[in-house]
Amino acid sequence: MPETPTAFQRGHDHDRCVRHALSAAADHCREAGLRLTPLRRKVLQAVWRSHHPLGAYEICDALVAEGDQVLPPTVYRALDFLERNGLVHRIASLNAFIGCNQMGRHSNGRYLICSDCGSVAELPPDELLERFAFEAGAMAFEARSVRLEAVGRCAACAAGTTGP
Amino acid sequence: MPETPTAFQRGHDHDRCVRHALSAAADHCREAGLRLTPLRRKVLQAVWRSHHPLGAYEICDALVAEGDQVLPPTVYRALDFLERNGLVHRIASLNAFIGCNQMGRHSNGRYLICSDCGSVAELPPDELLERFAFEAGAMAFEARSVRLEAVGRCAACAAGTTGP
DNA sequence: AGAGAAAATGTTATATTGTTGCAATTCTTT
DNA sequence: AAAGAATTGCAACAATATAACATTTTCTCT
Ligand SMILES: [Zn+2]
Ligand SMILES: [Zn+2]
Ligand SMILES: [Zn+2]
Ligand SMILES: [Zn+2]
Repeated sequence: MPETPTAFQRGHDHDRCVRHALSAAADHCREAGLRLTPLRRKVLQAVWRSHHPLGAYEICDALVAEGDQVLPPTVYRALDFLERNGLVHRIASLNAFIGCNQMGRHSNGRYLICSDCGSVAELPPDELLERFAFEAGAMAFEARSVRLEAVGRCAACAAGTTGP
Repeated sequence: MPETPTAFQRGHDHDRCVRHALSAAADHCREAGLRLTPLRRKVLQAVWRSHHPLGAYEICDALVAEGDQVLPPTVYRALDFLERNGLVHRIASLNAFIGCNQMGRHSNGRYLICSDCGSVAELPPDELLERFAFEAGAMAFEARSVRLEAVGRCAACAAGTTGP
């Protein structure tokens, strides 16, 4: 069974992809006793709809464009909730957020960040990350999250099919 | 031969550690034909002296405290130079900079970030990172840098010998 | 040495990102 | 319904980073 890709990929039905993510998030929250309020849902939807990681102020703009009056603290609080509960990731080097496709295995992740077009692909965690957490433990470091970020050029940009 | 630790470690002669880093940086720049100007040297020294990753504005303050009048753009430009040339790393999740102890193998690295005390230890790159870069290449992603950031609790904090 | 080009730094203003604190509202529980 | 907890609205503000342009220093070539 193929992974749901986090980053936008050409030629797929992204509306369907977003709907799937939102319904999975709703399921996850119901099971975990979390409140996916309308605001949080809208923020999550804005993040998923985007083809790039979205900054907090871009999320503001997106919601305002839909007629909601939201200010930064509101968005940051919703993002806090979503990140704490593994529904989005913050890509620190971009000051931006991306939908998470690995709900429940939130703490570890691997990301391919294209410095040309800004797209980010999330790969599933693998045993290397877990092994690293174990090795860190041997050095008396208790790792809560292990994240690997590769910065470079994505296939589309290398092929010249995307503007910078 | 033991690695020079990036993060502060109890009970070592940190002045000596800083002097070593600065002289290694000077050597590196001389060999590479780079200009380690007085300003850049002072910024690098401020970063190395600190026991935590240092923010750009903290660096400003440190230099001002020594009698230099420096403003943010000046510091950011010096940091740009130092980072481009592998003398410091930016820890994106902390908006802060740390001296690099892996000059020349700058692009890949592994970091242990303590969320209690803010200390960061840099571990040397290993085959895990190279293997990941290779796998990314198989997916047509050209990785220029691969960095692993583990967030958790360091040994000192776990032992309760450090305040938060 | 001296002129011109390039690199580095100084300075002012501004842009971007993120937070604090408190009031108002909504949801949950008793 | 009443009390308490969680969420949201709102205004001001703090922290981080950059743009644009002037000035100085350094390098290069004659
Ligand atoms: Zn999609
Ligand atoms: Zn790209
Ligand atoms: Zn030291
Ligand atoms: Zn610590």
